[in-house]
Amino acid sequence: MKISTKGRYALRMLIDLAEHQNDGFIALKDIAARQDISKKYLEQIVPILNRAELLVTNRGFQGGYRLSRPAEKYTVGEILRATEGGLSPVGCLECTTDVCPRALGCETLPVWKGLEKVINDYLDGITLQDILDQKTERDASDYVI
Amino acid sequence: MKISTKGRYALRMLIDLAEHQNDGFIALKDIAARQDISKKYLEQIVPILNRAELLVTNRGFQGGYRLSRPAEKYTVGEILRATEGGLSPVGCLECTTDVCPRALGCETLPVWKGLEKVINDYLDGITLQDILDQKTERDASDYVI
DNA sequence: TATTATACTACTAAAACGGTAGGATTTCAA
DNA sequence: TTGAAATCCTACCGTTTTAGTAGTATAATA
Repeated sequence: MKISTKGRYALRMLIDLAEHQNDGFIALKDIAARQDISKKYLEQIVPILNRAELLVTNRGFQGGYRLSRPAEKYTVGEILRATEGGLSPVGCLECTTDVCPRALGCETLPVWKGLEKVINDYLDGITLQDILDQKTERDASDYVI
Repeated sequence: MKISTKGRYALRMLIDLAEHQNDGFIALKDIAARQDISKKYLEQIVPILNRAELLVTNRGFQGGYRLSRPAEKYTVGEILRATEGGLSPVGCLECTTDVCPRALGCETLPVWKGLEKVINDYLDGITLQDILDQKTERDASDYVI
């Protein structure tokens, strides 16, 4: 029941980009240095974010990345769903071709459905801008509802 | 971000025991047959539940297991925390000896703290008895808050 | 055309997952 | 007292996922 480094690093990368929204294209090596993440590994995460149209790329000299929209238009939920490949707590909830044969009478399914909902609702309620704002106001007592 | 079979099977085993609360000790082979789970694998899950004092064991002839308390005294949260080894969405939140050096200025930590809270709050709000009750009333629209 | 950057693909060590296998131990009934 | 029924314990094992590293190709520009 863990968020992998892929999702965590992606979130940190996008926060980093949000903090440098007005600095043009940001090179991956700068993000990697600031966030202390392997640049090579970030290179693998970028295509996922690109496919989800979460960032804009500029190749070649003085290239790099920037956000494709303002920071308040990104939710943590969509970032994590893209990088983690969904946020369902159990496989049964993903729309795959093979449905669980026990699903019909399954007593635990409603538990997982509800859990999926609270997770998504919570993460969709936080934007990149919220995270930036919280950084400034130091006495903000987290995101605990 | 998945609950493993260990947690899911443990929950199903305890639900099964809850459904047979008044039938004395229930042999593992019966649970395994009803739930269609490998008995050998369940044998590995049982010690975890025993350490957490979630069930009572009777060894030898006509032995088996039963719940150690009434079904309404079990929350899904405590069952999953025991079997999954905690429900933190990131390692940083677990009280280990080595604390993340980035923790102090970490912008994502409050997100994970909040996520951990909504997950635990939700799962601690559901008891085994709730699950039994929901089985009876067929029109109950899940546990969605 | 040299330099700086991203893009793509392959590889890999280590850990976690999801079990299986086999024997030891306990209990009780016949 | 012995044998059957049950849990207990520990080792093993194939597969998948995780968390990267490495190397080369491609693009842009000064």
